[in-house]
Amino acid sequence: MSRARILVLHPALGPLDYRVPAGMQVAPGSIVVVPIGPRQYAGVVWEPERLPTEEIGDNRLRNILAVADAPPIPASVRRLVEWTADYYLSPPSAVLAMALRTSAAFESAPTITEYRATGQVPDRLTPQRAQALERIGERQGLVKELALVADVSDAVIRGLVKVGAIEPVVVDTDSPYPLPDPNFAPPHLNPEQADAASILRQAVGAEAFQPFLLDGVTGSGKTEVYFEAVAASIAAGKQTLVLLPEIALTEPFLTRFEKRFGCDPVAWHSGLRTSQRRRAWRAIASGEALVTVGARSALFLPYPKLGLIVVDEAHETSFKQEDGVHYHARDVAVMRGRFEECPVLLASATPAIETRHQVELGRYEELKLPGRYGAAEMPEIIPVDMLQAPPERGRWLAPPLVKAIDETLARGEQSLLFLNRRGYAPLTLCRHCGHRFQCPNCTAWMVEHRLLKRLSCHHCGHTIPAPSLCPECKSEDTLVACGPGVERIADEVAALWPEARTAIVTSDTLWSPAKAAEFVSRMEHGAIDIVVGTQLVTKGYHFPNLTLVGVVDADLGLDGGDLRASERTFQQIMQVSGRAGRGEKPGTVYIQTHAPDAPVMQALVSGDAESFYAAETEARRDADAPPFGRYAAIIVSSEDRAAAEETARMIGRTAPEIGEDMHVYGPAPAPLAMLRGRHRYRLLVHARRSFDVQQVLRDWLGGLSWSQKVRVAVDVDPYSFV
DNA sequence: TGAGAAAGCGTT
DNA sequence: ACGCTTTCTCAT
Repeated sequence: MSRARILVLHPALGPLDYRVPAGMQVAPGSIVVVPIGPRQYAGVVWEPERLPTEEIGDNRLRNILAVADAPPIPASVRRLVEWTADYYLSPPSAVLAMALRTSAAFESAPTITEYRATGQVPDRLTPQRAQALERIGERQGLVKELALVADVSDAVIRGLVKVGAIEPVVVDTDSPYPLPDPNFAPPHLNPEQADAASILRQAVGAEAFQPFLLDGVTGSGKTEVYFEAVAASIAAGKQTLVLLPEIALTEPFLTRFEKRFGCDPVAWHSGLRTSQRRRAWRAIASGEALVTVGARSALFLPYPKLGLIVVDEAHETSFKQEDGVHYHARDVAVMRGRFEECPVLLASATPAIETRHQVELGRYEELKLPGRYGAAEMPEIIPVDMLQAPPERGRWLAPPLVKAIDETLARGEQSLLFLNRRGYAPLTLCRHCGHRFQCPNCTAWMVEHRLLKRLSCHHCGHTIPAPSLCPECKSEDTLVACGPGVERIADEVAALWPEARTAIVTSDTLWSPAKAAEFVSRMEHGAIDIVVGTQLVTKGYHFPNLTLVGVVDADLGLDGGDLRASERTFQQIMQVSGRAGRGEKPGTVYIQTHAPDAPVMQALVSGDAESFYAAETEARRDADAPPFGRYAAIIVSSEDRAAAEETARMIGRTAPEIGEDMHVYGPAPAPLAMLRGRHRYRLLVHARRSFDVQQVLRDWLGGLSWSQKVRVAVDVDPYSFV
């Protein structure tokens, strides 16, 4: 009797064994449907030795119900699922769910039945039948369509089907994706670009694992270079995956891709509709989709012949998933390349310290593009000391920046003001009684959105209409907005330059690809003079007439004591600076700061990225921080505050005594002490690089139990410390 | 003693 | 996760 181990897509269960009924063919990777209690679940047949489970007698096995009409999950993906589950301490089923995140995986292909002539002449050839067969000829279509073409009734066609003169044909309703043409519009590369492209083409041809860092300033033409690797992969008939940090970047990417390869790639992101998702999944799993561009969730899809992985803007921290499986898409992409035996390319103008370290160790090969492409030069960066030259009372733009915008407007060029804060003001308080509007579900202020006339919590989405009186002391006209958001900066711009055409660019205003495309078009046609935006405008866009960038509050990312605060501030300001002066005209960047002497600001102004990175790296080494040491966070949460605290204390009490290799700190209330109605406590584990912290965590937490209203999540290599 | 809530259990 | 069963608690 034949049994199979199945990794079932069930959030609480491990692998389970089932009976393979007589006549059913399954092998590791097969996608199957199995019963659990009264319900049915999808699952994947796995190698039993790789997923140990409690042995169950033959008599207790239930039958596999069906094998899905879809290609099996390749061995490389199965190894990736195992590695990810192991490294990030997650249930393998939760990782597998990311590979099968569509009903297409276990439904048969969506089909319709069309009809065509067989060439057989019926015994009884009536005039209608003769007319029908003659007019239909080679045509194929639904009964109704054929009847229309032949100018006969449906019954005549159905009669012809019955006698075998016309036969049914099952047709896939998903139209195939167009094939990108590697020779559609090859670019003109400068010598440095050509060198890098040739190395990458060779690596694609070698069909072996090799990680690269493609490193060059903003505007140096990294995309053109990696497109040459993509072209080589297409020409070899292999699949390519391009990962982007957020959906907002997809639109400009699609435009550039279309210009180079003559058609759109397959897009994969959370915004896809069910039918689009199913079509994309089937094209990817069958190998038909040669190039896929997507957000991090595209990483686990079952490409059967992956030849190249590109991670664009590889330094972006949004590649770290913050809920569910806490994986870092950049790191998992490298592991996938290892299992697929293909090159992995990380592209960034401001690589993460972790990535630079891998280059120093010789594990990643660095390809450097030295300057900007064509005539464009790097912008000049000018610090504005907010203590020396403060803005007028109640304003946020300091005189030097105001003057620079004046001049830019006078020249007919465009300006960009960057502030990484949505809405009008981050805090509203009552000047009479001091009441502050706080989210009932989170330890966070309600952010005023004046355009929408409401206050919203940016953590849980809780929204209330804009209040007119204080809920505490009932006084009217005593509510004041504290601090700036982009809407407030836009107000100030409107007051200073009433004739200027402005646009606010945030996830609130650019929530769809169509909106993004419209913004790009208005910028390119010069219909906007001043853009006020959040980090959404820091990347990917290329506006030749944009020559001035103002960073409204360069210190914003520095508070909070995050270990990557300086690095992130540097990257973000370098990226937004990269929007300035991308064409013939030179760009200028003003950064408003209260700490012009801070190492980050000095590095930005001098343009000396190397010594900044060197100093940051040394500081990390001293603190045994990543990449020299590692962290893992344990987050304990519950709607019941006491239960969360008690469980966190219990976990803290049972922490293993390891010595020098590993320390446990906490528990302490998390900085975001309440989130979405759940109270949160944190423990932080700090370990030496070489220490197997996952094994210790597995043994430690695996031996404990807690009430089921308490959730314990482990975040390996955390990026968020709230 | 029973209703209703809370906690526990099993899924192959 | 989810449904089902057992245990607990409190008030009659």
